[in-house]
Amino acid sequence: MKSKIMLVDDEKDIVTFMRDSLEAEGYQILVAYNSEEALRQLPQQPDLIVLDIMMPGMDGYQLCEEIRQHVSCPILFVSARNTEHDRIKGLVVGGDDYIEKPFSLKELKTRIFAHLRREHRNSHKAYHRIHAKNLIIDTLAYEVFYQNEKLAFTYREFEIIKFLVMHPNQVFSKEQIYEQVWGIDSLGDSTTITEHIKKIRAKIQKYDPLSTYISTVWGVGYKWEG
Amino acid sequence: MKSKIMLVDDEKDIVTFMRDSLEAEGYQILVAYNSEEALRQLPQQPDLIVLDIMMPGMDGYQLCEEIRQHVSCPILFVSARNTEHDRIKGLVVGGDDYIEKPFSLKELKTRIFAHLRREHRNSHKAYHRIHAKNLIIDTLAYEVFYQNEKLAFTYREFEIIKFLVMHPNQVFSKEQIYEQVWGIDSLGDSTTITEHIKKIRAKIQKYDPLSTYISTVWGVGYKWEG
DNA sequence: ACGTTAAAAATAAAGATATTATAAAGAAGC
DNA sequence: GCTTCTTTATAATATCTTTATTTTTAACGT
Repeated sequence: MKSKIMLVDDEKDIVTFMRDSLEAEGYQILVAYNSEEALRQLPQQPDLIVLDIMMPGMDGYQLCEEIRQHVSCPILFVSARNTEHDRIKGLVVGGDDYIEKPFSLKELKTRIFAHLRREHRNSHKAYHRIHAKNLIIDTLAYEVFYQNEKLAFTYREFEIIKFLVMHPNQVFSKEQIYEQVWGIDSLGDSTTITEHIKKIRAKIQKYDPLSTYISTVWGVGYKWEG
Repeated sequence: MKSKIMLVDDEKDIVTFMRDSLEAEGYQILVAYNSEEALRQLPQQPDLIVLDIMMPGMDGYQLCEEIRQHVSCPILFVSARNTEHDRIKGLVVGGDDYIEKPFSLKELKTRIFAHLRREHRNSHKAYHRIHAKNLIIDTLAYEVFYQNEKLAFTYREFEIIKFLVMHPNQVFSKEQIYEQVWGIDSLGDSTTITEHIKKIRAKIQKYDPLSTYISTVWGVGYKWEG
């Protein structure tokens, strides 16, 4: 979905300049030429706000404090005033970043992108999921799904799958797998790997009998088919 | 609760300088003098990371990319290299901010504060009341409801529920739960977690005998079913 | 090409180990 | 004195490892 960005600046040229280039990036743009307009448009719930500090009437700092009463999206200050004090004040009133004027378009875009990415990360947090053929491996929930069915793996089995899946198409010896999953200091027989691989294959095959997920490379080890 | 900040810089003087002043602010500090140390300490789940770019071995950019595989907390770059290109690269690899060296302590503190505030805003975004299957958990009022009936939980029990509920579908070891609920410095037996989990389950089961709310992942820990 | 051989891997099942659940008593806090 | 928390001991159970056996594979010589 398109992210919504609100631009607030009394200099129309600069607004136009920013809007054109951000629209070209695929963002949806809301424009306000002063603080009052900005507040009126808040209910449209922008995903990010770019704020000039020096504006007639309510200035950017005040506006920012006001906005923060209602909305928690990232706020980027843009200003020609760029002493340390200005930057700090911007952050204190609830801003998230401070870009000096004149700024390069590239830097503006990158910072906007970085902030939106962060928001996105936060909203999708805790879902570290790896897709592999018809399987989905959730490394935080310790779950593996085939379509919508949950496959039950034990701790060791899951750790082996996780390790292999994270390095697809790469062959690992039993010893390497053992070291990765059990830890360097523990010593044990490598046939236990064989056994676990067997169990894993059996469980997957029950749901997906046609594909091969873990293939054995004779004399070398095992690899995950990516 | 104290926020945990990890400082990564090969210049020990600078690290000490930052640590002292941040500890004075009440933050808990983790220190790493190179990227490898930083990665080793990642499991301690810092709330924010300050990263020098120029370090021997793996540099800050690479480290940042590596960290992003695992953790989504804010990452602040600190560097003497401060061309526009450097700043942009920092953001591209997954960073959230870029502070030029030499920096003022005040600006560092302010930026750290601003980022942590943002995280805080995100995590508490209007979710005082969390719905989970047939339960409603009010994290501010310390109350849990099933339909209209209030379930009575003790302090520790509630804190455990609250922590798990706020990270649904994510498995936590007993040690992790202990650390989150009791605090890092307190030491105790992890079997006490087992006992509390049992009590919690029993109380919930009394009202809702069919659903499973807390499931155990053998050899790993417990998780809240979301 | 074919069969032989030795090494490697797959299988099956029993034994050993480790983790979690339970119950109850003791300690700590209010 | 009552509730809550922690510890201890025990029971139940899931998982892991080992062993023995069979099957597969690649290499070799004929």
